[in-house]
Amino acid sequence: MIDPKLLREDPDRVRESQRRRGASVELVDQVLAADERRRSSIATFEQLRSEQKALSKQIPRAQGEEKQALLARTKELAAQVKVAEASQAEAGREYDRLILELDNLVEPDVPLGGEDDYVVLEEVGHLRDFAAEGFEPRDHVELGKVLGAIDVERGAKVSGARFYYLTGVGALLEMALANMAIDQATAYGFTPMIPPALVKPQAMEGTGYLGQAAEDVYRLERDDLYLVGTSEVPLAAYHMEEILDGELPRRYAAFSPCFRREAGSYGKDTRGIIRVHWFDKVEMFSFCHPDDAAAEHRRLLAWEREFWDKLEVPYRVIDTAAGDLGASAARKFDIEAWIPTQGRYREVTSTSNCTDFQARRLSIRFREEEGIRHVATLNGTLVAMARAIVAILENHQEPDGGVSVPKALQPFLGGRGRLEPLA
RNA sequence: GGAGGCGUCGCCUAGUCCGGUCUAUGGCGCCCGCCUGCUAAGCGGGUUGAGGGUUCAUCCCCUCUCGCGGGUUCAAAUCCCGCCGCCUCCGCCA
Repeated sequence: MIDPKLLREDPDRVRESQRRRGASVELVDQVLAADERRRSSIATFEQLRSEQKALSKQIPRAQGEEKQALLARTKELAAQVKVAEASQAEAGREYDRLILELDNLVEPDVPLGGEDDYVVLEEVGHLRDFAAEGFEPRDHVELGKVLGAIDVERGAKVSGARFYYLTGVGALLEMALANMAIDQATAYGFTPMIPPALVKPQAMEGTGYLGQAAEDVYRLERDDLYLVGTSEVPLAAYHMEEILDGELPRRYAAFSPCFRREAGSYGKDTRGIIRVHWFDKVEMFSFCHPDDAAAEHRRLLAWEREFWDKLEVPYRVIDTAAGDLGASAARKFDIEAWIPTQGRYREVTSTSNCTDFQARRLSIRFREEEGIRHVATLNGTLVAMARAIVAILENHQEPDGGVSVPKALQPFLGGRGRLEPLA
């Protein structure tokens, strides 16, 4: 949720942000109108209520006719108060509903445009020339078979399309990546976490995933719970309705499963484990001072880059355009790893600065001298297992289908330097 | 899932039976001041959060806030109903 005071005082800034996102500009005026109605109904209610309370206090001391008169008057007032209260509550709900629809304010430097209008900030690493090396690269599905690492057929048999098993070295690879990621995060002072993957509506709503993104979320109707699409959700909600004491930032790194319906992605990435309904991830999350948020965002990106540097996979960093930001994000950087058999870069991490947008919805605050403020929340992927495994297998493959293990990962794989093809 | 107990302003706690003087008691902690070679002690004051009005801002005024949501009543921490959470016991269970 955006700052209601800012909306009131500088609505043009909000309009501009909505425009850059390609979101509704008209919504801004709807919210402002709802705010007017809300405030006037509050004034009406409070005035009546105040009068009622004042008279009501005189009743115990009053006697006889005077008391009867007071009772009659307060009874009448009580009825009016009830009506005023109801209309005040209704105006409040309408205002809340509308203001929650407004997306976060886009940072000024965010590129204009939609999905394809990102700006490439940097390309890192060298693309292998397989032709020069004299062999045709296999894709991760083939490599997964050769290594006994990925079983998509049985995934489909048991759970349906877009499910898979990680087997043998595939399973080991996931755990190694998870440990390497947690290891790095812990070294930088993150608190390791294993959060719940099922959350209440409030947590989902608070992180901004029940808006446009709702179609992509699994819901357990019987229990009114949601399967999280990212551990950003339980991590952000961890401090919901709290006033944080002590130092900021507070940084957490969570290992957790992620579930996505992938609604509307029919036909896209149907082969392999690039786009799946479930994968595991290690995610960084930071609750920080709002004035430090942009700098913290850069730090998260730097930690992501460090991790991917260690995997020795070529990648590029992109600055996502305004039209492609999630509702909560003011700015988003993605790391895209090179996938040789696709001849293009694919998203493997994403870091968003949500400023105080989620913190307002979740009511997460901190104290400073000037008073109480909402924190900023930021999230960033260290490693999403399925896609990381794809990137490692494809980029480090050898002519026989074996895969060399990047040095930094070796200690987490029992020291092995190479994944061997099955006989 | 069943039975019982509990939920008060950071923590502990009074108040709930019997509705109004509760603008919620007291202690601890914390903050400010006084006193004092320093510290401690002592003394005085302050200390939930949200919203609205007013204001350049502060001050101030008002409303809401005793787990959450309804209801009864002129009036609810207090009475009634529903829900949630925690604890104890039973059942089930990795």
